[in-house]
Amino acid sequence: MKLSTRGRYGLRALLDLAVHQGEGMVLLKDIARRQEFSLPYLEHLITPLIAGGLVKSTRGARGGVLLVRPPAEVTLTEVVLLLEGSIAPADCVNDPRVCSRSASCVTRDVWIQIKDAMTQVLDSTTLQDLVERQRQKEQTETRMYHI
Amino acid sequence: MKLSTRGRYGLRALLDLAVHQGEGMVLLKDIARRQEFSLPYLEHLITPLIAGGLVKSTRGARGGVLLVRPPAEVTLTEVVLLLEGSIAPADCVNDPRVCSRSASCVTRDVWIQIKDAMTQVLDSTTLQDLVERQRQKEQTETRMYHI
DNA sequence: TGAATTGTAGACTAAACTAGTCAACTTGGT
DNA sequence: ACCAAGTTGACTAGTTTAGTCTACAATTCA
Repeated sequence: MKLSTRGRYGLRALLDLAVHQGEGMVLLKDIARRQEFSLPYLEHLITPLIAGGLVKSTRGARGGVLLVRPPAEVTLTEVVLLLEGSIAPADCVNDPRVCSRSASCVTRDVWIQIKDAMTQVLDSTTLQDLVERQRQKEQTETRMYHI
Repeated sequence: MKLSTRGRYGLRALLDLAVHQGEGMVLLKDIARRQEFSLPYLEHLITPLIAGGLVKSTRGARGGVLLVRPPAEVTLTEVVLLLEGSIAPADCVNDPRVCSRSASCVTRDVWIQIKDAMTQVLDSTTLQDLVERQRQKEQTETRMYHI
């Protein structure tokens, strides 16, 4: 029941971008440095987010990437969907035809419940929520450090 | 965000066993036939359930498998935990030490929320619930067939 | 114009994991 | 003794993952 690293790292990359939103173009190189990904790998992570219309990229000198919408308007459901392809724990949840037993299968009903529970968490959280939580954590840590 | 087939098939196998509880020893061969698994594969599915104390097995002629506890006392959390090893969508959820950023990582907090949401669904469902849902579905289907 | 900078695309690969199969074995009943 | 069951673990083909590498395209700016 694991996310791929694409999902985990991709969300971190997008969050990094959201945190630095408003500072003009953000360089993939800088995201890679801060998050400790290799640049080539980050390029793969960001590709589906660009294709999905969440991120706008500009090539060339003074280029970089930007969030298309404000972080408050981006739910994690969208992000995870683009990065992972699907939120379902089993293929039969999205397409009953993959298994001939789908119609009468009660374990499938459980997987549907699981998916709904996950979707509810992801739907009710935006990138902006994460940005705020992160700023709060940073503040708390700084205060702790001073004590 | 997928379960392995071990998780999906294993739960189906255990549910099959629960449905046939009370008919004496259940043969792996019969579960395999009804669920359309190969017998050798089913043996691998059932092994962690035996090791986890959910299933009791007896070898030899007149042998077979049995549920140790009544289905109403077996939650799906237990089952999925034995089959999948963990419910966490990322390793850092169970062991923060796998990533140096765990303490300050807000994406980790999201994965924890996801895990909790899933656990709640699984904790509140027992094998008995599934048995009843299945009997109800079978009844409905039979009635549909007659109309 | 052309060199430097930045993102894009896709081929490629090593390693790990999955979903199995198979064969040899142990145990219990008759 | 023999047969019927479950047990164990080696083995394997195929897929997925987590990347790297190379060549390229677009943009800026001297």
